[in-house]
Formats: sequence, C-alpha cells, structure tokens
Amino acid sequence: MTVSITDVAEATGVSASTVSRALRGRSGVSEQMRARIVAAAAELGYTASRSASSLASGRTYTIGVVVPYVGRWFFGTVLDAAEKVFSAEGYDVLLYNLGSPEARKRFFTKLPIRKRVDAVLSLLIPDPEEAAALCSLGVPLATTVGGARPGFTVVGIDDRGGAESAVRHLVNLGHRRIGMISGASEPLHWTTPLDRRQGYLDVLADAGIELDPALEADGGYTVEGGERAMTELLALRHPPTAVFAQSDEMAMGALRALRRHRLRVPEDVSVVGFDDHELSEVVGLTTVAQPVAAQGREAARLLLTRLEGPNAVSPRPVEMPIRFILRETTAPPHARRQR
Amino acid sequence: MTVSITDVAEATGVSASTVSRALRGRSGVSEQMRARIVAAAAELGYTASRSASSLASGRTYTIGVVVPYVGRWFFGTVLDAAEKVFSAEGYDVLLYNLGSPEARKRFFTKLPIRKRVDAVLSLLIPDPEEAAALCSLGVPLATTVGGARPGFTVVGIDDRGGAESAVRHLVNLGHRRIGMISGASEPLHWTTPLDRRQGYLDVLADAGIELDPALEADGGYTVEGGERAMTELLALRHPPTAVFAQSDEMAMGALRALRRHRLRVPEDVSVVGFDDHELSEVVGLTTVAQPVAAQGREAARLLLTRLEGPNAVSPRPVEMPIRFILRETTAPPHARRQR
DNA sequence: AATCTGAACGCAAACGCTTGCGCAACCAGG
DNA sequence: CCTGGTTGCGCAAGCGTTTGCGTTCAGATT
Repeated sequence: MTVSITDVAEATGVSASTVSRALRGRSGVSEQMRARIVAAAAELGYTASRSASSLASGRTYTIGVVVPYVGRWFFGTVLDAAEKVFSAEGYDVLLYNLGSPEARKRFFTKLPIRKRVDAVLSLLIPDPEEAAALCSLGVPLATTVGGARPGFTVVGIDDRGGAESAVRHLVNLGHRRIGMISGASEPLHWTTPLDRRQGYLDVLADAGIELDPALEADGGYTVEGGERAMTELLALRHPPTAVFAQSDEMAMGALRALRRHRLRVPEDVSVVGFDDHELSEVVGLTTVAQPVAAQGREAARLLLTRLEGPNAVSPRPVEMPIRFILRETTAPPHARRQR
Repeated sequence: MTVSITDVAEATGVSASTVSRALRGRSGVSEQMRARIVAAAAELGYTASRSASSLASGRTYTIGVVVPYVGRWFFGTVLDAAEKVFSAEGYDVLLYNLGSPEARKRFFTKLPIRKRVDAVLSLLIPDPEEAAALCSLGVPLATTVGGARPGFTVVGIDDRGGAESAVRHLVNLGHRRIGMISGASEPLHWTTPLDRRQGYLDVLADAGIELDPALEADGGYTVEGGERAMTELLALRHPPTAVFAQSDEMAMGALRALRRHRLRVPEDVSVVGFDDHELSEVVGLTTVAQPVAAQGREAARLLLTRLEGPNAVSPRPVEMPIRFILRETTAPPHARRQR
C-alpha cells in the first residue's frame, strides 16, 4: 500500500539503515550509493513517516504555535510570518487556537502538544499555571506578546513608550480631555493593556492633566467594543475632545461611533490608534506602528536557533522598533465651547 | 524521564494493553479497573505519545489545513472557525501556509503531510497536478473555495450570483459605465475571480450595456492593488461612475484612491465590494456578505463526518447563503457631465 | 607479509503504542 | 456435572524509523 523505507532498501539492494543515513545526509554512505538511493526513493515516491522517525529519534520537526485568535489581524499576521520561517527550515507547525476559555482549559489540562513538538511559540500570555505546564514540556519556548517570562524567549515592543508618543501627540495638539479606549487584561492575562495604559497615565501626569476615570472605557480590543466604548464616552457630560484607542481595531470602531453621532474627525474629535493595522492607512488613522510580521519572523528564528544550539541560554528580550504615524484623524481641539 | 504507558501499567499492576484500552474507552476492561487506571494516569501525568499511537494504529488524529495566506482576513477567519471544530473533536491541526510559489512547490513535491494527517482541508485551489498529489494521500479532502473538484467535499457560495446582485444594484441606480476591479486567477488557480467576473458580464449584457475592456483593472485582491486599479480607472478618458470590486479589500483600496483624487463617495463615484470584511461596516461599504466563519465550520464538520463514517461518498457541494448589504458607498450617478 | 586504519555497510535493538488472539475465570442453562 | 458463552485481561507481534555497534574489505603503514 504505502511505500516504506524497506521498499527503498530492497529496490536498491541495501539495508534500511543505509537508506535512512543516505536520505538524511548522514555520513557513512558512499556518494554513489547515496545517489542511487536518492533516485530510488524519488522514483518510488518515498517519504519517511514522521510518526516513526520521531518515535525513534525523539525529534518531531514540528513547532507548536498557540494563539488566542487566529482570525484577528495581529495574530494572523504574526502566525503567517512565523510559519514561513518554520516551514522554510523544514519544520511543520501545529496550530492551537485558544480563543474560548473552554478550548484554553482543554489545551492546558490535556496538553495534547506533549511529545509532539520540538518547541512552542506562544502568542498568548499564559498565567503562572499555564506557563508551568508549558515549561514542563521541556522544550524551548518563545512569545511575541506581553512582557518577559522566565524560560521564554520574548520579542516585543515598547508598549508603554508607544502609548506615550500617541498621547503626547494629542497633548501637544492642545487636548486636555483625552479619553482612552482600552481592553481588559484579564481573559488573556496579557500585559499589553496595562503597559499602554501606563503610557497614557505617564503623559497625562507629565502634562499636569488631572485624571478622570470616566474617560477610560473598555473596548475589548474589537471593533464593536471600540464602538461601544466611544459611544459611552460621547454620552458623558463632558465628552473627550480626543481619544487614544489601544488598538487600531478599537479606533476604527470609535470612528464609526463618531460618524453615527454626526461628529467629524478630526474637527470635532481626534482619534489615535495603536498597531498600524493593514487598513489603517485606508481610513487615514493616525497611529503608532509596530512591525508585526517582523516580530513573528524574529521570534521564530530565535526559537530555531535555540533549538539547534541548545548550548545557548534563553536570550535577552528583543525589542522591535515602533514609530508614530501621523495621518488624518488628529487635529487641535475645536474652538467652539463644549455644549 | 518521560512517563510512558508501561509506567502506568506497572503503577496499576496490569499490562500495557489494558491501560491502552482503558484510557481510550475500549471494551474489555472492567469499570473499576478502568477507574484505577485513569486515576493512576492522571497522577503520573501521562499522555499517550501521538507518534507512537499513530504509528501503531495508523490514525493520526490530525487534520492538515493548507491556506494561501493566513494573514488575510478571509483565510484567517475560515481557519479560526475550522480549527475550533477540529480541536473540539480532539483533532490537532497542522498548518501549511503556502503564500509564496516556493513554499507551495516545496509542499507539493515533498508532501510533508503524507502519513501525518487523517484528512486535509484546503483553502487554496490546487491545480490538477497538486490535486492529484493531495488525492494520492488517500484521505478525505475538503475545500471552502472555488468550485467543485473530484474527491473534494466543497462548501462555498454562489460567486456569480453575488456579483450579479452587486452589479445589478449599480445598474438599477442608473449607472452605465461600471468598472470592475478584479484579481487574477492564475497564481492561485482559483475560480472565484472568474465566477465573479461572469456575474459582472451577465448583468451588463442583460442591461444592454456594451462591454469596455478598459473598465476592468487588476487589483490582485489586496488593498494596495485595489488602490492601483482604481487609479488606473480614474486615468481613463471616460472614467467609470461606479466600480464593482471583487473583494472588500480591493474596494477599500479604491476608496483610498478616490479620496486621494478628491473625489467623493458616493456622490462622484459609487463603490460596491464583495465579502463583507469585518471592517466594511466601519467604512460604510456597500457589499455582498458571505458567511465566512460558517463556511469554515461547515467544511470542518463535513470533513469529520466523512472521516468517522467512511461509508459515505463525498457529499454534494454545499452552497451557503449570501446577501446584499446596502450601506453608504453607492448612489445614482452624479448629474454633472463627464469632464 | 602482517598489522592497523578508516570507510561503507548490515544487524538488531530500541522508540511507545495498538490489537488480534489466547487463556483463564466466571455465569447460566441443560 | 458438563457444556457453551461471556467477560477481563495478558502475550506478543507488529507499526516504520533511528542508531550503537559489529563486520567486512580495500588500502595504507610498518
């Protein structure tokens, strides 16, 4: 039925071990014999069974990638870039999409990944228990999001600094009532919302602007959430003249809410986002850009080098550059008085 | 080091075979013995090695998913939905991201998927050779995009009908010069661009509008491509008063080009897209919606049923409903004469 | 001519699990 | 008491690789 290594061996008149060595480029096989074996394997259409070889060797040549939501732009883009690196190096990727709490719980209790991967790239932030579970796998670990973790190779950005540059931009334009659309840290345990919030707080404090808790609204890092949050802010007695959305998706939701309220951007309200979503340029959103795909690539590469040379300890966190992008959704506050 | 089935067997005082049967719910084990074994396994933190079990049984409990671009909204969304179904049923998913021609070629020649999966869901359209390669795997196949293929379970939409409703909408508004931003079929071999184009042609013919080849521009199904294509169309001696973009991403690119040209939408030019991208509502894009996640779920489910009950022949193609969504980017043609 | 050295290759034992078959022990029916 | 049929479990043979070690043999070294 299916062609195995012994078929190739018989076809060439050698032993299975020689075929194995020849096909994997190990020494101990003469060049001409190797050529014959390779030819025979090609003709028979032989591919080594991964199950069998990983059982025998312990190496799986597979990387586990766990992400909270594949469908979201950020994660999809990171995954895309990382997968390209892995597959180019001959590794397959096992994908775990842990959006729902049930899926997440199922994953971390059953740990289906065990004995199936050589390394794992986690795009979600495990809580301490989950981190321990991952560490117990005994393979190299990496992440592209949310702060350092012992045992993890992490590549990320300066979330706090990025938020600062976004909010400072608004302050420099003359805004004093600056709202923030944030996301909860909790369901995902990530620190991004906290870091970005800290940047917001820093700048307000630095500018001597008193904090108004009512100006913070939860947008859950989604478009709809951003729209809801903006609607809440607009319902305030003194609505903000500008808002900093912690993600471009939420910023776009905010834009939509503003349009529904017949408010003009940036004349009536300024909006600045974060991430530089692929469609942000389309809507002219002012934002702070982070190299999303590059982070995925870098994390993947670091993981592979850690895998090949196990001598190296987990390298220091890598910080990728960010940059503020001025587009068309920010302007000085409108001169007319608040209604 | 790592706990194996014999460890559990020794801990319980039974044979490995009994442990295997107990843990997988097979008959031939008394209930109390099963309970003891399950308890011991849990205490030891035992998980069966997938490599070993799939080597022994032939079943891998893994589904291969091959996609052209994980990072793009459509594919990311389908993948997200499909993965949820697979993992809920205890299957892992092996992801292959075949965006570049090299990656694609590497995949189809080496076929790393062989002997590693129980089924494959392909979100790209294989050319005849590639389809043959997939068929040679001898496992159930499914796809969510682009026309029927022998051996494939396909779930999709009526691309032609959807395009017709979009273009007919423009015709009904009174437009006569209607441009189309399309995508090449070639690099991906998919039929979607062809089907949608056919819908465009149908309606024009039906309305007695003479075809002008200059009104078709290639947007490559990307935002930037859509922008380029729209720019081309605007450079025409007689630019269109409306355009049908074969995808929302391209439509958004078109919107951007129009804004750059200081043209107003829909007053100066109408734009209608296709797909109902998650951000289309944000920009108010008139479009025809397709149930993207639902297609992924459905394809995944069909694949699994085919897998569990091998009796069934590959079911008939499933067609999911689409619907036209009127938003704010379309209006009757402007009364002023063409410059 | 005897010895040593690699190089090239085969043997066989894992790797951790599944599964057909065999073998007790038990139960009910004659 | 002896059958015939269950039920519960162990034996052992795989599944397709990898790999340490042993063997052979040609050529180089004494």
